[in-house]
Amino acid sequence: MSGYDPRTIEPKWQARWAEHNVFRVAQADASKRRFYALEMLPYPSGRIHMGHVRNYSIGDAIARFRRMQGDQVLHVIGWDAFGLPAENAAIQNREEPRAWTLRNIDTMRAQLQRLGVGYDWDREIATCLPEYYRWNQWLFLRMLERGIAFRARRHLNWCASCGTVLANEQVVSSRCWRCDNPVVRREFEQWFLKITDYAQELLDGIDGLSEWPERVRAMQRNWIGRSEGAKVLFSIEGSEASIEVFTTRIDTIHGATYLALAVEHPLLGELAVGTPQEKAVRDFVAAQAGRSVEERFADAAEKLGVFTGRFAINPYSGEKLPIWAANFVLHDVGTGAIMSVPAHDERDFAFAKKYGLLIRPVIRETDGAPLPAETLVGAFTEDGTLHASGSYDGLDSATARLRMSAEAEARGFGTRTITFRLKDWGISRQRYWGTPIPVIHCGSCGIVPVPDADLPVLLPDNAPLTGEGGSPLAQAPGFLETSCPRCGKPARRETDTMDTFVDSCWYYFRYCDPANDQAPFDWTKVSPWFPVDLYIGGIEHATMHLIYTRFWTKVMRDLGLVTIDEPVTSLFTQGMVIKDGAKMSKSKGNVVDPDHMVERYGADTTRLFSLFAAPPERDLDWSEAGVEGCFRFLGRLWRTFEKARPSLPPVGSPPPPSAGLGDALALRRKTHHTIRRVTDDLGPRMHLNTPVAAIMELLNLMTPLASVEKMRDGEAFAVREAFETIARILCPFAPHVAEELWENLGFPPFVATAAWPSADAALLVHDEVLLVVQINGKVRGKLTVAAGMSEADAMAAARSDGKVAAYLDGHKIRKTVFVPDRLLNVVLG
RNA sequence: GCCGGAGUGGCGGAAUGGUAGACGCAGGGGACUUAAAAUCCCCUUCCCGCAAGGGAGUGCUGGUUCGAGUCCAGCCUUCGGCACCA
Repeated sequence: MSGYDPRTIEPKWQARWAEHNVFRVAQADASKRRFYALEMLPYPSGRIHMGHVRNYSIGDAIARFRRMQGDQVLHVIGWDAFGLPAENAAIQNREEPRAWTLRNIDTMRAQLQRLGVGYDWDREIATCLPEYYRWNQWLFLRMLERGIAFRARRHLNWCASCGTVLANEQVVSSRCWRCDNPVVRREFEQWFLKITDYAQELLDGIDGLSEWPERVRAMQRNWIGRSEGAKVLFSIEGSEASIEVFTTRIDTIHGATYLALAVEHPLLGELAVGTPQEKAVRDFVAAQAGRSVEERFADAAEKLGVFTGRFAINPYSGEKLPIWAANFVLHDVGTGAIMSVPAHDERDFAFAKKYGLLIRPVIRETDGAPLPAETLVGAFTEDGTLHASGSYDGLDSATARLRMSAEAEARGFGTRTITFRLKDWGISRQRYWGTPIPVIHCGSCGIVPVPDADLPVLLPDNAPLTGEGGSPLAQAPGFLETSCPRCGKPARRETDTMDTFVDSCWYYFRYCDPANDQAPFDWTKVSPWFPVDLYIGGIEHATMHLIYTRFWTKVMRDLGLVTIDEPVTSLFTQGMVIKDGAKMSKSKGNVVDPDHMVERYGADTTRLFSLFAAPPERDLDWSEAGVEGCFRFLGRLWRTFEKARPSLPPVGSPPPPSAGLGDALALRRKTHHTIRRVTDDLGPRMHLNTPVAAIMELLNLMTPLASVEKMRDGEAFAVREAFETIARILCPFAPHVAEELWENLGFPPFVATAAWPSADAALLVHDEVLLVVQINGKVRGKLTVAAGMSEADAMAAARSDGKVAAYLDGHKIRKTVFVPDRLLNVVLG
């Protein structure tokens, strides 16, 4: 053949890899080091995009590298196949979600195969198939038995456009993560998973995730949002009820001048009854309720409130405090009620000023004097020293917090408490295309779990999908009505389905035992692969999937299904693919279709560019000119090989003596240095752009030698060695051309399973080195000297260099610093 | 406001305390060609200089060091997360 022709090469090797099951892993091999390379599984939306190409190119490069290093590598893909787009497409096109999804999977699988990603296709899974989702149901039932799954009435986020509730993690800036429409808060009875039971462990575990990016760790810490403080009960004058507040600043409690309740606070309705304020309170609550979260956030710039007509008693001082309802108090933060200390909290201060409420300072700067309230222009929010606080006067804030919460506990009106921003995970979705929640509602028995033997609860295929009228499963003939497994009376099935983030919580455990029909997986088969060595995906999952899956792992541990605490050792978050200054997206019209790139330049070029153009963690600017550059490189490689080929010695020829001389030796050294660089970069450094540059350098150096008509035998040997090396070290980046080169060099297939080369230490040392001579830290000379030269000889060499000598002339040498084979720094007095 | 990341040529980026700008793109020049494409070779941080050479230079200001893009302190800009969080 002649000329670089990816259209011929690529399908040929893809077929051979498949035919010989090159990437199949039958079972874990205890004699080998194992490596689990995992990429976040894609949603089968229709076609793959450049973000996928980048994700899988990174993963495949590392997987191929580790495989060639002799590791047993597990590299698998599957499909996150449940979700709303399938249902919406069905409503629009009258095509069943299942058919739509499976068709998309077929399309995208073929696209991945055209990219030559080395997956074990025998382990592929799709989460929408009953053989997978039945285990979602089984796991849910185990959680139900343990109280981790529970049903409760709570305020939740409702997306009217998607027609379903959303978990907190799925609300981004008060909008739906999927459709970007504003969400509203509404009360629902729903299924939850008790992720808050694991809040502290999830937080503590972050410290151990040393191979996760700092920003992901920071995002998870923020998300979990631990805050330490106390709950304090305030009794209500003339009532048996009391109001519980949460505060991190119990040291300021003598400065509390009113209480404020969220408009959703359950006591609010009854408090005002019979007072002159009753109507005002009712109007205020009505005006605030039912607004979108975004609107409430916007209005809250202006603080609004209304007095309830009732008073609470400060348990420390016995003081009467007016109880208000206020828009800035959030129902789902703390207890939904606060003690307001205007002198020491900016929000309380603003509210007090607006409504003429009392402001009483009780903390002063430790070195300062108490300030009169009238002179304050804002709150003093730092810690300090207490005054006007009865027996606590003179204590510093931190000590006061300890002693005052001890008093609260002793007297029974408060407890030290830790609260978390993290809320329980609401998993009910009022949609069709998800896992049916396996419970039955019985008029006599209440909530009854579906017996394991009856799993899976199959998703009916005849549900009417109109996007209207609530849960489609309630309208599916034959689904809703059933009988109670406990008492046998007529009963109704749960019609909500599970959040699709449930599916992705444990799919990568299933990859290790994909056909198991007795259990989600058998840990004895799975454990050799865990924890996952390297998990690659986008940053957008930092506080969604990556928190959920950590939680799920801990739950499975507590269920006795696994013996690990954390599922992923090393996390890698790739950057976005950018075009013309914006993330590629259909709506912006700046999408580059991977298939077009593969048709035009080939999979190798497309992959090579996506790795070469930017470090993998940074955003990548897609540039057609840059793609051309990578294509030219592969073309140049092939042309150079074709030209050199007739002169190359056969496979396995020993180096002739002349291979140790002149250009041949120089090329051999470059080859071995390149091996070392590429090996280091693909290792823990995870630098994927620089090894490509190193291979380009090697080719650039060898091109003139390889282009000589009649090569001498030493050079021919060195050139052959360079090509053999390139075939191997290029394999992680451009696997098809690497295979073709390998075969044409006379080796049996496959370079994909060939051994990674090792650098010959003897060829990493030079007999001449470039010694940089500095005067006072500035470079003044560059001398080529014999390797291993002593400091004295180096100094002599430097003196005999005319330029350096001129700088030294007439100056006293105060000091010299010598780094052998690198640098001589002469410090003048 | 709190937490975290990032600032290097015209551009993407390289440099694991020791020659700043590897590699690629873009640009300029040349070879080959009747011509073009493709390919190959050379130049390409900025300023002064015909050149030899010199000076400046990695967001800013300091510090540590013989030596700092790299380490430390304080800022600035920018991106991301959290946020009336009690």
